[in-house]
Amino acid sequence: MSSVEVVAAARRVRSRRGEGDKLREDILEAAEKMLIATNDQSSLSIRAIASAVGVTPPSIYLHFSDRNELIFAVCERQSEHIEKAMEAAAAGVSDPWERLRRRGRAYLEWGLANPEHYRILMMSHSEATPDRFTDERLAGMAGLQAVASDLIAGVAEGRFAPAGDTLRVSELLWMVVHGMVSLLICKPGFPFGSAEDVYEAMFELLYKGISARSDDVVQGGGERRC
Amino acid sequence: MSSVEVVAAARRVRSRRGEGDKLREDILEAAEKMLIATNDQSSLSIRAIASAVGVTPPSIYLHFSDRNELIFAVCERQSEHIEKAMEAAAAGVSDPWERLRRRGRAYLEWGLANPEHYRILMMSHSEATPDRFTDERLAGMAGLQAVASDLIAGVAEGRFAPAGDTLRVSELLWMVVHGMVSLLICKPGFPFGSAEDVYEAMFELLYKGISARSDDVVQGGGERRC
DNA sequence: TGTACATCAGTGAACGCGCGTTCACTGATGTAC
DNA sequence: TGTACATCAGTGAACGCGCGTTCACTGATGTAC
Repeated sequence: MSSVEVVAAARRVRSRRGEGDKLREDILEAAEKMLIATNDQSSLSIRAIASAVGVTPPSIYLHFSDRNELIFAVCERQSEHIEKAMEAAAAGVSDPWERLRRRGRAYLEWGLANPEHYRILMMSHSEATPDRFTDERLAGMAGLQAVASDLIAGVAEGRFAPAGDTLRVSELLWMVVHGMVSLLICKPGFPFGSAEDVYEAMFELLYKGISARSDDVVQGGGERRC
Repeated sequence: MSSVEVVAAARRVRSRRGEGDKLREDILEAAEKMLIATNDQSSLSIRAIASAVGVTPPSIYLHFSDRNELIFAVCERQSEHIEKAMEAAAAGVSDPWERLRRRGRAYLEWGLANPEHYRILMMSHSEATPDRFTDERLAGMAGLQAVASDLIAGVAEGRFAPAGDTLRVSELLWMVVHGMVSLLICKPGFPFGSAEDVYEAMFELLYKGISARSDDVVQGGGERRC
Protein backbone atom coordinates (compact mmCIF):
# COMPACT_ATOMS: atom_id res chain seq x y z
CA MET A 1 0.00 0.00 0.00
CA SER A 2 2.68 2.42 0.95
CA SER A 3 5.92 2.55 -0.95
CA VAL A 4 7.95 4.11 1.80
CA GLU A 5 11.04 2.12 2.62
CA VAL A 6 11.92 1.54 6.20
CA VAL A 7 15.54 0.55 6.45
CA ALA A 8 16.71 -2.19 8.74
CA ALA A 9 18.82 -0.97 11.59
CA ALA A 10 22.18 -2.42 12.53
CA ARG A 11 21.95 -5.02 15.23
CA ARG A 12 21.06 -3.30 18.42
CA VAL A 13 23.50 -3.54 21.33
CA ARG A 14 22.03 -5.60 24.08
CA SER A 15 20.81 -3.64 27.07
CA ARG A 16 22.71 -4.00 30.30
CA ARG A 17 21.24 -6.07 33.03
CA GLY A 18 18.35 -4.33 34.69
CA GLU A 19 17.78 -2.09 31.69
CA GLY A 20 15.60 -4.40 29.68
CA ASP A 21 12.85 -1.80 29.56
CA LYS A 22 14.96 0.32 27.26
CA LEU A 23 14.00 -2.00 24.45
CA ARG A 24 10.36 -1.24 25.07
CA GLU A 25 11.04 2.41 24.53
CA ASP A 26 13.11 1.74 21.44
CA ILE A 27 10.35 -0.37 19.96
CA LEU A 28 7.73 2.27 20.58
CA GLU A 29 9.92 4.94 19.12
CA ALA A 30 10.73 2.97 15.99
CA ALA A 31 7.10 2.03 15.49
CA GLU A 32 6.09 5.62 15.99
CA LYS A 33 8.48 6.77 13.28
CA MET A 34 7.37 4.05 10.90
CA LEU A 35 3.74 4.93 11.41
CA ILE A 36 4.42 8.51 10.47
CA ALA A 37 6.72 7.59 7.59
CA THR A 38 4.48 5.01 5.95
CA ASN A 39 1.15 6.41 7.00
CA ASP A 40 -0.19 2.90 7.02
CA GLN A 41 -0.59 0.73 10.04
CA SER A 42 -0.46 -2.44 7.96
CA SER A 43 3.23 -1.74 7.38
CA LEU A 44 3.77 -2.10 11.11
CA SER A 45 4.41 -5.83 11.23
CA ILE A 46 6.20 -7.39 14.15
CA ARG A 47 8.99 -8.36 11.81
CA ALA A 48 9.33 -4.91 10.29
CA ILE A 49 9.42 -3.24 13.67
CA ALA A 50 11.97 -5.72 15.01
CA SER A 51 14.10 -5.13 11.97
CA ALA A 52 13.88 -1.37 12.35
CA VAL A 53 14.96 -1.66 15.97
CA GLY A 54 17.79 -4.04 15.10
CA VAL A 55 16.44 -6.96 17.05
CA THR A 56 14.74 -10.29 16.28
CA PRO A 57 10.95 -10.69 16.20
CA PRO A 58 10.59 -12.75 19.38
CA SER A 59 12.09 -9.99 21.48
CA ILE A 60 9.06 -7.87 20.77
CA TYR A 61 7.09 -10.35 22.87
CA LEU A 62 9.26 -9.63 25.85
CA HIS A 63 7.44 -6.33 26.11
CA PHE A 64 4.12 -6.64 24.30
CA SER A 65 1.67 -9.48 24.45
CA ASP A 66 0.70 -9.20 20.81
CA ARG A 67 0.76 -6.92 17.81
CA ASN A 68 -2.42 -5.14 18.70
CA GLU A 69 -1.12 -4.22 22.13
CA LEU A 70 1.97 -2.75 20.57
CA ILE A 71 0.13 -0.68 18.02
CA PHE A 72 -2.21 0.77 20.57
CA ALA A 73 0.69 1.45 22.88
CA VAL A 74 2.17 3.59 20.12
CA CYS A 75 -1.05 5.53 19.79
CA GLU A 76 -1.50 5.76 23.51
CA ARG A 77 1.70 7.72 23.78
CA GLN A 78 0.58 10.16 21.15
CA SER A 79 -2.86 10.43 22.65
CA GLU A 80 -1.35 12.03 25.72
CA HIS A 81 0.12 14.70 23.49
CA ILE A 82 -3.23 15.79 22.19
CA GLU A 83 -4.63 16.28 25.66
CA LYS A 84 -1.66 18.37 26.63
CA ALA A 85 -1.73 20.29 23.36
CA MET A 86 -5.35 21.22 23.92
CA GLU A 87 -4.69 22.34 27.45
CA ALA A 88 -1.71 24.37 26.33
CA ALA A 89 -3.77 25.97 23.60
CA ALA A 90 -6.41 27.13 26.04
CA ALA A 91 -4.03 28.12 28.81
CA GLY A 92 -4.04 31.77 29.71
CA VAL A 93 -7.11 32.51 27.64
CA SER A 94 -10.19 33.51 29.56
CA ASP A 95 -12.73 34.07 26.83
CA PRO A 96 -14.69 30.81 26.69
CA TRP A 97 -15.31 30.91 22.98
CA GLU A 98 -11.67 31.56 22.26
CA ARG A 99 -10.77 28.65 24.51
CA LEU A 100 -13.08 26.39 22.55
CA ARG A 101 -11.70 27.62 19.26
CA ARG A 102 -8.14 27.03 20.31
CA ARG A 103 -8.81 23.61 21.63
CA GLY A 104 -10.60 22.68 18.44
CA ARG A 105 -7.70 23.97 16.43
CA ALA A 106 -5.20 21.99 18.48
CA TYR A 107 -7.25 18.85 17.97
CA LEU A 108 -7.43 19.47 14.23
CA GLU A 109 -3.73 20.16 13.93
CA TRP A 110 -2.79 17.12 15.92
CA GLY A 111 -5.04 14.91 13.81
CA LEU A 112 -3.66 16.23 10.56
CA ALA A 113 -0.10 15.91 11.82
CA ASN A 114 -0.65 12.31 12.94
CA PRO A 115 -3.21 10.98 10.53
CA GLU A 116 -2.47 7.31 11.00
CA HIS A 117 -2.55 7.61 14.77
CA TYR A 118 -5.82 9.40 14.40
CA ARG A 119 -7.18 6.66 12.20
CA ILE A 120 -6.22 3.95 14.64
CA LEU A 121 -7.57 5.77 17.66
CA MET A 122 -10.76 7.08 16.15
CA MET A 123 -11.64 5.07 13.07
CA SER A 124 -10.62 1.50 13.73
CA HIS A 125 -12.98 -1.32 14.50
CA SER A 126 -13.97 -1.05 18.09
CA GLU A 127 -13.25 -4.72 18.84
CA ALA A 128 -9.60 -4.02 18.05
CA THR A 129 -9.17 -1.40 20.75
CA PRO A 130 -7.79 -2.81 23.99
CA ASP A 131 -9.96 -2.66 27.09
CA ARG A 132 -7.83 -0.03 28.71
CA PHE A 133 -9.09 2.43 26.10
CA THR A 134 -12.14 3.22 28.08
CA ASP A 135 -14.85 5.71 27.36
CA GLU A 136 -13.29 8.03 29.93
CA ARG A 137 -10.03 7.84 28.07
CA LEU A 138 -11.75 8.72 24.85
CA ALA A 139 -13.65 11.55 26.49
CA GLY A 140 -10.35 12.87 27.78
CA MET A 141 -8.78 12.79 24.36
CA ALA A 142 -11.71 14.69 22.96
CA GLY A 143 -11.52 17.12 25.86
CA LEU A 144 -15.22 16.76 26.56
CA GLN A 145 -15.11 17.88 30.18
CA ALA A 146 -13.03 20.91 29.39
CA VAL A 147 -15.30 21.90 26.54
CA ALA A 148 -18.33 21.44 28.72
CA SER A 149 -16.96 23.73 31.39
CA ASP A 150 -16.19 26.40 28.83
CA LEU A 151 -19.71 26.09 27.60
CA ILE A 152 -20.97 26.53 31.14
CA ALA A 153 -18.76 29.58 31.56
CA GLY A 154 -20.11 31.02 28.32
CA VAL A 155 -23.67 30.42 29.42
CA ALA A 156 -22.94 32.12 32.74
CA GLU A 157 -21.65 35.14 30.87
CA GLY A 158 -24.80 35.11 28.80
CA ARG A 159 -22.89 34.59 25.60
CA PHE A 160 -23.92 31.05 24.83
CA ALA A 161 -27.38 29.62 24.62
CA PRO A 162 -26.74 26.01 23.75
CA ALA A 163 -29.74 23.81 23.40
CA GLY A 164 -29.56 21.05 25.97
CA ASP A 165 -27.04 19.67 28.38
CA THR A 166 -23.55 21.09 27.98
CA LEU A 167 -21.88 17.69 28.04
CA ARG A 168 -24.16 16.61 25.23
CA VAL A 169 -23.30 19.72 23.31
CA SER A 170 -19.60 19.11 23.78
CA GLU A 171 -20.12 15.66 22.29
CA LEU A 172 -21.71 17.33 19.30
CA LEU A 173 -18.73 19.63 18.97
CA TRP A 174 -16.43 16.65 19.12
CA MET A 175 -18.37 15.03 16.31
CA VAL A 176 -18.13 18.18 14.25
CA VAL A 177 -14.40 18.52 14.66
CA HIS A 178 -13.94 14.82 14.12
CA GLY A 179 -15.89 15.14 10.89
CA MET A 180 -13.48 17.81 9.68
CA VAL A 181 -10.36 15.96 10.67
CA SER A 182 -11.42 12.63 9.36
CA LEU A 183 -12.64 13.81 5.98
CA LEU A 184 -9.54 15.92 5.52
CA ILE A 185 -7.46 12.85 6.33
CA CYS A 186 -9.41 10.34 4.30
CA LYS A 187 -10.20 12.48 1.26
CA PRO A 188 -7.01 14.47 0.90
CA GLY A 189 -7.62 15.10 -2.80
CA PHE A 190 -11.08 16.54 -2.37
CA PRO A 191 -11.17 20.30 -3.00
CA PHE A 192 -12.28 21.36 0.44
CA GLY A 193 -9.89 24.27 0.45
CA SER A 194 -7.25 24.71 3.10
CA ALA A 195 -7.75 23.18 6.51
CA GLU A 196 -7.38 26.69 7.83
CA ASP A 197 -10.30 28.01 5.80
CA VAL A 198 -12.48 25.04 6.57
CA TYR A 199 -11.75 25.47 10.22
CA GLU A 200 -12.59 29.16 10.23
CA ALA A 201 -15.82 28.67 8.34
CA MET A 202 -16.87 25.79 10.56
CA PHE A 203 -16.24 27.69 13.74
CA GLU A 204 -18.16 30.67 12.49
CA LEU A 205 -21.09 28.37 11.85
CA LEU A 206 -20.67 26.79 15.27
CA TYR A 207 -20.43 30.11 17.01
CA LYS A 208 -23.76 31.13 15.67
CA GLY A 209 -25.17 27.73 16.46
CA ILE A 210 -24.08 27.94 20.06
CA SER A 211 -24.73 31.54 20.84
CA ALA A 212 -27.96 32.28 19.01
CA ARG A 213 -31.12 32.01 21.07
CA SER A 214 -33.68 29.73 19.56
CA ASP A 215 -36.10 32.62 19.22
CA ASP A 216 -33.52 34.65 17.33
CA VAL A 217 -33.97 32.50 14.35
CA VAL A 218 -37.47 31.13 14.23
CA GLN A 219 -39.82 31.04 11.31
CA GLY A 220 -38.65 32.68 8.13
CA GLY A 221 -39.86 35.80 6.41
CA GLY A 222 -36.78 37.77 5.40
CA GLU A 223 -37.61 40.65 7.74
CA ARG A 224 -35.50 41.20 10.80
CA ARG A 225 -37.48 41.35 13.95
CA CYS A 226 -37.14 44.49 16.08
CA MET B 1 -11.64 -10.17 13.84
CA SER B 2 -15.24 -11.08 13.29
CA SER B 3 -16.60 -14.39 14.49
CA VAL B 4 -19.49 -14.52 12.06
CA GLU B 5 -19.53 -17.70 10.04
CA VAL B 6 -20.18 -17.50 6.36
CA VAL B 7 -21.24 -20.87 5.11
CA ALA B 8 -19.92 -22.27 1.89
CA ALA B 9 -22.57 -22.60 -0.76
CA ALA B 10 -23.21 -25.74 -2.76
CA ARG B 11 -21.42 -25.75 -6.07
CA ARG B 12 -23.05 -23.23 -8.29
CA VAL B 13 -24.62 -24.45 -11.50
CA ARG B 14 -22.68 -23.16 -14.44
CA SER B 15 -24.30 -20.32 -16.32
CA ARG B 16 -25.60 -21.01 -19.76
CA ARG B 17 -23.65 -19.76 -22.71
CA GLY B 18 -23.96 -16.03 -23.11
CA GLU B 19 -25.00 -15.59 -19.52
CA GLY B 20 -21.56 -15.40 -17.97
CA ASP B 21 -22.36 -12.02 -16.47
CA LYS B 22 -24.77 -13.65 -14.06
CA LEU B 23 -21.78 -14.76 -12.04
CA ARG B 24 -20.71 -11.17 -11.65
CA GLU B 25 -24.03 -10.36 -10.07
CA ASP B 26 -23.91 -13.41 -7.84
CA ILE B 27 -20.45 -12.46 -6.64
CA LEU B 28 -21.49 -8.92 -5.83
CA GLU B 29 -24.57 -10.11 -4.02
CA ALA B 30 -22.69 -12.67 -1.94
CA ALA B 31 -19.96 -10.17 -1.07
CA GLU B 32 -22.59 -7.63 -0.16
CA LYS B 33 -24.24 -10.04 2.25
CA MET B 34 -20.93 -11.06 3.77
CA LEU B 35 -19.96 -7.45 4.29
CA ILE B 36 -23.13 -6.81 6.22
CA ALA B 37 -22.94 -10.10 8.12
CA THR B 38 -19.32 -9.84 9.22
CA ASN B 39 -19.05 -6.08 9.34
CA ASP B 40 -15.41 -6.44 8.43
CA GLN B 41 -13.96 -6.02 5.02
CA SER B 42 -10.97 -8.17 5.88
CA SER B 43 -13.28 -11.17 5.93
CA LEU B 44 -13.96 -10.55 2.26
CA SER B 45 -11.18 -12.64 0.80
CA ILE B 46 -11.31 -13.86 -2.76
CA ARG B 47 -11.45 -17.39 -1.45
CA ALA B 48 -14.24 -16.70 1.01
CA ILE B 49 -16.34 -14.96 -1.59
CA ALA B 50 -15.78 -17.72 -4.12
CA SER B 51 -16.76 -20.27 -1.54
CA ALA B 52 -19.90 -18.36 -0.62
CA VAL B 53 -20.91 -18.20 -4.26
CA GLY B 54 -20.13 -21.88 -4.80
CA VAL B 55 -17.37 -21.36 -7.30
CA THR B 56 -13.56 -21.59 -7.35
CA PRO B 57 -11.33 -18.59 -6.65
CA PRO B 58 -10.02 -18.11 -10.19
CA SER B 59 -13.50 -17.50 -11.54
CA ILE B 60 -13.63 -14.28 -9.59
CA TYR B 61 -10.96 -12.99 -11.94
CA LEU B 62 -13.23 -13.54 -14.89
CA HIS B 63 -15.16 -10.52 -13.69
CA PHE B 64 -12.88 -8.43 -11.49
CA SER B 65 -9.29 -7.53 -12.08
CA ASP B 66 -8.33 -7.81 -8.45
CA ARG B 67 -9.69 -7.87 -4.93
CA ASN B 68 -9.78 -4.13 -4.55
CA GLU B 69 -11.88 -3.72 -7.67
CA LEU B 70 -14.37 -6.21 -6.34
CA ILE B 71 -14.69 -4.60 -2.95
CA PHE B 72 -15.24 -1.18 -4.37
CA ALA B 73 -17.72 -2.58 -6.85
CA VAL B 74 -19.72 -3.82 -3.88
CA CYS B 75 -19.68 -0.40 -2.31
CA GLU B 76 -20.37 1.31 -5.59
CA ARG B 77 -23.68 -0.47 -5.82
CA GLN B 78 -24.65 0.66 -2.34
CA SER B 79 -23.46 4.16 -2.98
CA GLU B 80 -26.17 4.56 -5.57
CA HIS B 81 -28.73 3.71 -2.93
CA ILE B 82 -27.72 6.56 -0.69
CA GLU B 83 -28.12 9.09 -3.46
CA LYS B 84 -31.56 7.78 -4.26
CA ALA B 85 -32.50 7.57 -0.60
CA MET B 86 -31.59 11.21 -0.07
CA GLU B 87 -33.57 12.29 -3.10
CA ALA B 88 -36.54 10.25 -2.01
CA ALA B 89 -36.35 11.75 1.47
CA ALA B 90 -36.49 15.28 0.12
CA ALA B 91 -39.06 14.60 -2.59
CA GLY B 92 -42.33 16.41 -2.18
CA VAL B 93 -41.01 18.65 0.56
CA SER B 94 -40.69 22.30 -0.28
CA ASP B 95 -39.38 23.79 2.94
CA PRO B 96 -35.63 24.02 2.37
CA TRP B 97 -34.67 23.35 5.97
CA GLU B 98 -36.88 20.33 6.13
CA ARG B 99 -35.33 19.09 2.91
CA LEU B 100 -31.87 19.45 4.42
CA ARG B 101 -32.93 17.72 7.59
CA ARG B 102 -34.43 14.81 5.75
CA ARG B 103 -31.45 14.37 3.51
CA GLY B 104 -29.15 14.43 6.49
CA ARG B 105 -31.28 11.87 8.20
CA ALA B 106 -31.27 9.61 5.17
CA TYR B 107 -27.49 9.85 5.01
CA LEU B 108 -27.19 9.01 8.69
CA GLU B 109 -29.55 6.09 8.47
CA TRP B 110 -27.84 4.67 5.45
CA GLY B 111 -24.44 4.96 7.09
CA LEU B 112 -25.60 3.26 10.26
CA ALA B 113 -27.35 0.54 8.29
CA ASN B 114 -24.26 -0.13 6.18
CA PRO B 115 -21.38 0.67 8.47
CA GLU B 116 -18.76 -1.34 6.68
CA HIS B 117 -19.70 0.09 3.31
CA TYR B 118 -19.51 3.49 4.88
CA ARG B 119 -16.09 2.74 6.27
CA ILE B 120 -14.76 1.60 2.94
CA LEU B 121 -16.20 4.50 1.01
CA MET B 122 -15.43 7.25 3.47
CA MET B 123 -12.69 6.13 5.82
CA SER B 124 -10.31 3.99 3.82
CA HIS B 125 -6.90 5.04 2.65
CA SER B 126 -7.33 7.19 -0.39
CA GLU B 127 -4.76 5.27 -2.42
CA ALA B 128 -7.00 2.23 -2.18
CA THR B 129 -9.95 3.85 -3.90
CA PRO B 130 -10.10 3.15 -7.63
CA ASP B 131 -9.73 6.08 -10.01
CA ARG B 132 -13.34 5.94 -11.04
CA PHE B 133 -14.27 7.16 -7.59
CA THR B 134 -13.81 10.76 -8.57
CA ASP B 135 -14.42 13.84 -6.52
CA GLU B 136 -17.65 14.36 -8.43
CA ARG B 137 -18.76 10.91 -7.43
CA LEU B 138 -18.02 11.66 -3.83
CA ALA B 139 -19.79 14.99 -4.02
CA GLY B 140 -22.80 13.19 -5.45
CA MET B 141 -22.83 10.69 -2.61
CA ALA B 142 -22.72 13.52 -0.12
CA GLY B 143 -25.44 15.34 -2.03
CA LEU B 144 -23.44 18.54 -2.05
CA GLN B 145 -25.16 20.12 -5.04
CA ALA B 146 -28.60 19.37 -3.72
CA VAL B 147 -27.74 20.75 -0.31
CA ALA B 148 -26.28 23.86 -1.89
CA SER B 149 -29.43 24.53 -3.85
CA ASP B 150 -31.57 24.15 -0.76
CA LEU B 151 -29.30 26.59 0.96
CA ILE B 152 -29.75 29.00 -1.90
CA ALA B 153 -33.51 28.57 -1.71
CA GLY B 154 -33.44 29.25 2.01
CA VAL B 155 -31.37 32.36 1.49
CA ALA B 156 -33.82 33.57 -1.15
CA GLU B 157 -36.64 33.12 1.32
CA GLY B 158 -34.63 35.08 3.84
CA ARG B 159 -34.51 32.18 6.26
CA PHE B 160 -30.87 31.31 5.98
CA ALA B 161 -27.91 33.56 6.39
CA PRO B 162 -25.00 31.22 5.87
CA ALA B 163 -21.57 32.70 6.07
CA GLY B 164 -19.83 32.28 2.74
CA ASP B 165 -20.39 30.35 -0.44
CA THR B 166 -23.25 27.86 -0.29
CA LEU B 167 -21.22 25.04 -1.78
CA ARG B 168 -18.60 25.58 0.90
CA VAL B 169 -21.29 25.52 3.54
CA SER B 170 -22.70 22.31 2.16
CA GLU B 171 -19.23 20.79 2.50
CA LEU B 172 -19.27 21.86 6.13
CA LEU B 173 -22.63 20.20 6.60
CA TRP B 174 -21.28 17.03 5.02
CA MET B 175 -18.39 17.08 7.47
CA VAL B 176 -20.76 17.52 10.37
CA VAL B 177 -23.01 14.65 9.36
CA HIS B 178 -19.99 12.53 8.54
CA GLY B 179 -18.66 13.23 12.01
CA MET B 180 -21.86 11.93 13.54
CA VAL B 181 -22.07 8.85 11.39
CA SER B 182 -18.45 7.90 11.71
CA LEU B 183 -18.18 8.31 15.46
CA LEU B 184 -21.42 6.42 15.97
CA ILE B 185 -20.02 3.64 13.80
CA CYS B 186 -16.52 3.57 15.24
CA LYS B 187 -17.35 4.14 18.91
CA PRO B 188 -20.55 2.15 19.27
CA GLY B 189 -20.04 1.71 22.99
CA PHE B 190 -19.62 5.38 23.78
CA PRO B 191 -22.63 6.82 25.62
CA PHE B 192 -23.64 9.34 23.01
CA GLY B 193 -27.29 8.53 23.49
CA SER B 194 -29.51 7.37 20.66
CA ALA B 195 -28.63 8.29 17.10
CA GLU B 196 -32.05 9.87 16.98
CA ASP B 197 -31.32 12.23 19.87
CA VAL B 198 -27.87 13.09 18.62
CA TYR B 199 -29.32 13.85 15.24
CA GLU B 200 -32.02 16.12 16.62
CA ALA B 201 -29.63 18.01 18.82
CA MET B 202 -27.11 18.43 16.04
CA PHE B 203 -29.65 19.73 13.62
CA GLU B 204 -30.97 22.21 16.12
CA LEU B 205 -27.43 23.49 16.51
CA LEU B 206 -27.00 23.62 12.76
CA TYR B 207 -30.25 25.38 12.21
CA LYS B 208 -29.20 28.19 14.45
CA GLY B 209 -25.78 28.21 12.84
CA ILE B 210 -27.20 28.56 9.40
CA SER B 211 -30.08 30.87 9.99
CA ALA B 212 -28.72 33.31 12.56
CA ARG B 213 -27.33 36.56 11.20
CA SER B 214 -23.83 37.24 12.35
CA ASP B 215 -24.96 40.41 14.11
CA ASP B 216 -27.59 38.46 16.02
CA VAL B 217 -24.93 36.98 18.13
CA VAL B 218 -22.01 39.32 18.43
CA GLN B 219 -20.01 40.21 21.47
CA GLY B 220 -21.19 38.94 24.80
CA GLY B 221 -22.74 40.81 27.66
CA GLY B 222 -25.72 38.78 28.79
CA GLU B 223 -28.23 41.41 27.73
CA ARG B 224 -30.46 40.79 24.78
CA ARG B 225 -30.36 43.55 22.28
CA CYS B 226 -33.66 45.25 21.35
C1' DT C 1 -29.70 -33.83 -40.61
C1' DG C 2 -24.95 -34.68 -39.12
C1' DT C 3 -20.60 -33.33 -37.60
C1' DA C 4 -16.40 -30.54 -36.87
C1' DC C 5 -15.11 -26.75 -34.40
C1' DA C 6 -14.76 -22.40 -31.89
C1' DT C 7 -16.12 -20.42 -27.83
C1' DC C 8 -17.68 -19.83 -23.35
C1' DA C 9 -17.80 -20.58 -18.39
C1' DG C 10 -15.61 -22.10 -15.71
C1' DT C 11 -11.93 -25.77 -12.79
C1' DG C 12 -7.66 -27.79 -10.28
C1' DA C 13 -3.49 -27.37 -8.70
C1' DA C 14 0.03 -24.79 -7.51
C1' DC C 15 3.14 -20.50 -6.91
C1' DG C 16 5.34 -17.75 -3.45
C1' DC C 17 4.72 -14.68 0.15
C1' DG C 18 4.73 -12.46 4.62
C1' DC C 19 2.72 -12.89 8.57
C1' DG C 20 2.04 -13.72 13.99
C1' DT C 21 3.66 -16.54 17.19
C1' DT C 22 6.20 -20.34 19.83
C1' DC C 23 9.93 -22.86 21.76
C1' DA C 24 14.12 -24.31 23.18
C1' DC C 25 18.40 -22.16 23.47
C1' DT C 26 22.61 -18.95 24.68
C1' DG C 27 25.84 -16.07 26.51
C1' DA C 28 26.94 -12.14 29.19
C1' DT C 29 26.59 -10.29 33.90
C1' DG C 30 25.73 -9.48 38.44
C1' DT C 31 25.65 -11.82 43.12
C1' DA C 32 26.30 -15.04 47.11
C1' DC C 33 29.45 -17.59 49.51
C1' DT D 1 39.82 -12.73 45.85
C1' DG D 2 37.85 -16.65 43.33
C1' DT D 3 34.17 -19.23 41.64
C1' DA D 4 29.55 -21.36 41.13
C1' DC D 5 25.20 -20.04 39.89
C1' DA D 6 20.83 -17.68 38.93
C1' DT D 7 19.03 -14.37 36.08
C1' DC D 8 18.42 -11.34 32.46
C1' DA D 9 18.14 -9.91 27.64
C1' DG D 10 17.83 -11.54 24.26
C1' DT D 11 18.52 -15.25 19.59
C1' DG D 12 17.60 -18.88 15.78
C1' DA D 13 14.84 -21.73 13.67
C1' DA D 14 10.67 -23.17 12.72
C1' DC D 15 5.35 -23.77 12.97
C1' DG D 16 1.28 -23.30 10.26
C1' DC D 17 -1.70 -20.25 8.08
C1' DG D 18 -4.44 -17.87 4.66
C1' DC D 19 -3.83 -15.07 1.26
C1' DG D 20 -3.87 -13.08 -3.90
C1' DT D 21 -2.92 -14.59 -8.11
C1' DT D 22 -1.51 -17.48 -12.30
C1' DC D 23 -1.62 -21.07 -15.61
C1' DA D 24 -2.78 -24.73 -18.23
C1' DC D 25 -6.79 -27.31 -18.63
C1' DT D 26 -11.83 -29.12 -19.47
C1' DG D 27 -16.24 -30.05 -20.88
C1' DA D 28 -20.63 -28.45 -22.31
C1' DT D 29 -22.92 -25.85 -25.98
C1' DG D 30 -24.03 -23.25 -29.72
C1' DT D 31 -22.89 -22.54 -34.77
C1' DA D 32 -21.20 -23.06 -39.60
C1' DC D 33 -21.04 -25.92 -43.30
